[in-house]
Order: sequence, then structure tokens, then C-alpha cells
Amino acid sequence: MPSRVEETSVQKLGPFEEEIIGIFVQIAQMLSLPRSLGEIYGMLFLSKESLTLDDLVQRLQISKGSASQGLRQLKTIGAVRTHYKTGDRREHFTAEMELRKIAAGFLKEHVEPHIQNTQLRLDALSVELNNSPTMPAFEFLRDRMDRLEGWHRHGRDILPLMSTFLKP
Amino acid sequence: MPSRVEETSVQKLGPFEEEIIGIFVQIAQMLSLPRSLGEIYGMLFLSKESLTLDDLVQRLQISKGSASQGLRQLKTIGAVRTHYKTGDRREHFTAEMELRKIAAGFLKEHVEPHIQNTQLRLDALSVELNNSPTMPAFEFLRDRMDRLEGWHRHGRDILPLMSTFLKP
DNA sequence: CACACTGTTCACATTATATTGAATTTTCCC
DNA sequence: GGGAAAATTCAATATAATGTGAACAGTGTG
Repeated sequence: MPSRVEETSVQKLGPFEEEIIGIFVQIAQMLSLPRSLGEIYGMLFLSKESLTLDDLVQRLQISKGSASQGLRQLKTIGAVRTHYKTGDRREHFTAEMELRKIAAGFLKEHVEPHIQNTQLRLDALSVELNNSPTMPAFEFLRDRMDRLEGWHRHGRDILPLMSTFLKP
Repeated sequence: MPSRVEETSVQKLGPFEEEIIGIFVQIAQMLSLPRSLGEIYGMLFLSKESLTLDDLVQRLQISKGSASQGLRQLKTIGAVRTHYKTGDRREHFTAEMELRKIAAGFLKEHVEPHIQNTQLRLDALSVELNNSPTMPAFEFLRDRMDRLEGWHRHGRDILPLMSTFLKP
């Protein structure tokens, strides 16, 4: 019988695949994300079938650790989906193809936490400042705080709108 | 003539100043910019009067190199303005207070170049791909390229809108 | 034109971030 | 439960970004 190993055949990347993945790496850099995220997402984006962690390790020549951590981040962003195949213990991954979802996940994971943290700091500071109405530059500081709070509020409010501007 | 040195009195930062600058440092981190940019902008934001490079070096305890490079970046983003005072050879800096301008400058400097680069790569790839209509996975790759080009076009088009959403 | 003052540059040091791979944990198949 | 496959963790390492400061260049002043 003909040996059937097509599944594990080490698929080398063609020049087009290489280049498209390169574009995703660049997008990752634009977002200040590790290049491995771009590579992994790009590889999945280019794969008709779902891939396992080990597929990614082999094709991208990255370590298991990188693949594992990269996939986790992509999962929490919502940029990859996981699937289970009967009779296969391994997790299978595919690229999320709705840009809007990815954008929303990115904002939620990488922007929202900063916004919230800033909120806390601003609130605490504002209280403290109002408790020191006699300090030298009170008026001036109060003005700057107000301005900063305005910026923050405004940024916070338009944040959720961001991803809705992307077409369905 | 009386020697006039009051200007160089080493103003220490109060706790409020410290904390507000800390908030700007955090914002810088959110945008993946060097912390020194946050510090410098924050210091200027907190200063009623314009400051010189040397003022910033002294108050923030950073090197002249950092201050010089940081100010340059902030200038190209449009986050600081420069002023000249008669009888003073030094450049004086103040913080730009229009958030919209800063946002527009940031996008222009830190996002647009990536977008343009991606554009070039996509265009070149698309041509190459169309010259190889007989390659194995042509249909599939063509589909993915189309999708990617769609994303890119869309992202590129909403980019300029971003900063307009900030209030005047 | 010599000097002092201002700001820039850039090789190097420092710090932060990402990646690796071996050890560990989890899972589930027998 | 024993054991092997799959995935995760994390200390060590490699890589990249940021900061430093001494040397340099430019500019106005006496």
C-alpha cells in the first residue's frame, strides 16, 4: 500500500506565501506586536485547512514556546479560532477573517487596559488635588487636570466606535 | 549691571507634577513611544512658561541627547511648538494643546509610512501573482490577496478620518 | 576671530522585549 | 494508573529599543 504521509509533508513556503507573511509581519510591527504574531496569523491566513501548533512550528521554523504564546495572544485578541477534530487530540487553528472582530479584540486587549488605568490615576489625582486648594499653583494645575480629563474622556468615548467603522 | 540668574533656579517637581507626568509616560507607552517623549511632553504641558532644552534636562534629569531627540520627535509629530525670545539664543518650547493636531501628527508620522509601504508591497505582489496564473494555488492566493487588499484599502481610507473625530 | 553658548550626533551602555528549549503539566488512550 | 502525545511555562539567551554623554558643529558676541 502506498505510504500516506501527505499530512506531515513539510510544506515549504513559496515566494508568494513568504511575501504575504512579510506583509503581516509589517502590520504587526505597525501595531508594536511581536513579529511572531504576524507570522503566525499570516500563516493561518494563507492556509485553506486549519493548522496545529506543530504545523506552525515546522512551517515557520519558530520554537514551540513562541508558537504557544503567540497563539494564546492571538486567541485572546480574537484573531484566531480554535477547532477540534474528532480523533485528534491536537488543537486546530484558523485565522479569523472578520477584520472588525480582530480590531475590536485588539482594542480591548491593548488599549482599554491603559485607558482604565489612566482613568484610575486621573480620578485619584483629581481628588487629591481638590484636597489641596491652597497649594501654590492650584488654579493652574486644576486647569491642566481639567483639560487632561477632557482628553481622556473623549478618547475613551470614541474608542468603542473605532472598530465599528470597519465594514462587516 | 546686576547678574540675573533667577531663571536657572532648579525647580523640583512636586508630587502632582510627578504624577501627571507619569500619566503622560503611560500614554506614551500605550502608543509605544519612548517614555522620554511622555516625560518631555508632560513637563511642557505642566509649564505655564515655555521651557528650553536645558530646563528639561535639569527638571527631568535626562541627558541632553534624550532631550534633543525627544524634542525633535515631538516637533515632527506637532506636539510641541517652538518660540524665539528676543535677546535669547535658546529655543523655547511649549506643548501643543490641540489634541486633534497631535493625533493627526502621530498618524502621519507613525502610521502613514507603514500604510504606504504595505501599499507598495501589495501592488507589487498583485502584479506578480497575476503573471503566474498557472501556479498551483492560484485561485486561493488570488482570493486571499483580494481580501487583504480590501482590508488595506479600507484601513487606509478611514485613517484620515480618525483625527477628525476629536473635538476642535 | 576667538570664545562661550546652544543644540546635534553617534558609539556605547543600559534597559526592555521577544524567543528559545528543556522541564513541567495536562490530557486522554490503553 | 502507566505512558505517550500535546501544549504550557519559565529561566536563560538573543535581539532590539532607548538613554547617555563626550565630541562635534553651528552661531552670535565682544
